[in-house]
Amino acid sequence: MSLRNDLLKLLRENISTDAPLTLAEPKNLDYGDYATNIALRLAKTRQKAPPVIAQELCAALNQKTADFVFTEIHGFINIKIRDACLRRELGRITPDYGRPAAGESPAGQKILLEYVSANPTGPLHIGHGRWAVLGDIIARVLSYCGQQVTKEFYINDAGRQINNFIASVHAVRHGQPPPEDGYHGTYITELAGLDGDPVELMLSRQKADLKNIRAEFDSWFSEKTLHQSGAVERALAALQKQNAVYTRDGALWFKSTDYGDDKDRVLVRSSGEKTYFTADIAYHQDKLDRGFDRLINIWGADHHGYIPRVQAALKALAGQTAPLTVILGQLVNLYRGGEPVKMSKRTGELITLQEVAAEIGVDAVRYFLAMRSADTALDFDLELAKKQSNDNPVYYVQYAHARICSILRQAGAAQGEAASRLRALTAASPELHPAERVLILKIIRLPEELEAVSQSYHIHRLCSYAQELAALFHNFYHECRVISADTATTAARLQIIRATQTVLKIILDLLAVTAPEQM
RNA sequence: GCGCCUGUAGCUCAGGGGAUAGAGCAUCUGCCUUCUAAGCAGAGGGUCGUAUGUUCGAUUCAUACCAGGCGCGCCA
Repeated sequence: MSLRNDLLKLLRENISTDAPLTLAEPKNLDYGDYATNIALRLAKTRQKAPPVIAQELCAALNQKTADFVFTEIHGFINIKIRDACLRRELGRITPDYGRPAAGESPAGQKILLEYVSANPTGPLHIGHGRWAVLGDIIARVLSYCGQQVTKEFYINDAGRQINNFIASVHAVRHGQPPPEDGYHGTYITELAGLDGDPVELMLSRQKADLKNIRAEFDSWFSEKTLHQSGAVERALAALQKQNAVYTRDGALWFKSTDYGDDKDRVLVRSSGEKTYFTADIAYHQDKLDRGFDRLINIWGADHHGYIPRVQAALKALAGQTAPLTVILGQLVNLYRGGEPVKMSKRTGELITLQEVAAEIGVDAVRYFLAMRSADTALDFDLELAKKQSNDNPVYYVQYAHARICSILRQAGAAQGEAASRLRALTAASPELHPAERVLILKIIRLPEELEAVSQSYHIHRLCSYAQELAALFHNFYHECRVISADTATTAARLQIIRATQTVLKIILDLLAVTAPEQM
């Protein structure tokens, strides 16, 4: 439960309205810590001027609580949180801050989150890295917020491209060039030099690369097994049972237009081969059979046209309430010194995720990929990333954490500190310094921030939040000396920086970026 | 042609029905005998793509248009 929610509850209980009650964060701190425009919205129905309504509401609300001060300005109700209330909230900040308390929320949903799912025909590149980081962080946030998340990688180890890939490696192993339309990268030569199934070799390399950037999966699901187990046949039969297929031009079609798609789709080619789509239907059926409440797929924007047909298949198989959400991410364009780098497995000219991570560091790669909205195409310039790694915001955030650790080290033995804190809490708390105030206000917004991220999947907000928090801390650091002869102030400020440290650590852990104790 | 994403400071991008639109980089100016200067403070820099509409109020929502990216296979 966040302070914001407490406030909303108070407003709802004391203002009768059908209009949505919203809380904004005022741009100007003189106005207050929160603001609501409800009086402006009520003006019409209540036939009164907004300032009059607002003043009446403020008077009533101020009677109800000692935690907030309500004042009317220009028809808005501005809300200031009292220092005592802020200090009390600070006392609640633990390494679990923002997690739903036991019994506070209904049992977590079982969620299957599928992402990356690259073809095992080549090394992962920076684009895969974006999905890996996006999915990994979403999983961490959802888990933190009480959901049961399974992270799954779908291995596309069936189909033409696999045969082509194996043929390419085999050709090199026999001293011949790969087929014209085969795979040509230097990694093909490397694989040819190793013993064993090229697909297995490639897959284990992908697993290692993902592990290296701290994006590990719970489950690796093989497409091939869907064919072997008969699951694909069963999916076809299920669609047939729904009367959702027909034959035309020697092929078997799914009537996906009956379920919202813009054209029908081939399930079995006239050659008798099943399409990728058919296996994918079986795959999604399997996900449902495993008892997940919600399915989330992360796909590159180049696959967006594929969404309606998968949704159509799920509707046909599972009814109208297909529980699938697809998160689309725009693509990553790789540059080196302003020149675009083609990422083609066929030509073999490619820069791998592993190489990028080695060049600029895992923390920086993760942060770089996480900090931009997934809705925006990302231009990733290797030269720039290397040059900027010293200016990378990730270090700014980490530096704040390290600085706090340093102060805490110097604050001395834990016992002495605990004793002085006790004294501080029993003494009358001094009025908060403006720099302390804005820092605490930012700290206590963690729960609402996490809630927003878990609902929108906009993980870049975590980075914005972390940077804002770090900035407010750095400002506080210059404005307010923590360790001084004044034991009460020292103890109160140690509590503030501990809370800052805790929240920074929570965010960095969710981003899976290290939180160094010194830099 | 149809669909999805994007258009905000010189550059890279946040934000978002409300009050004076923000950050980083770059440029300029101050701040280390005191808890880490990978830091802080300040200055300059904006028709929020264009036009209509909804609204007390639009940069935010809706529609159309313009520009860029991606997609529209019996490929995966």
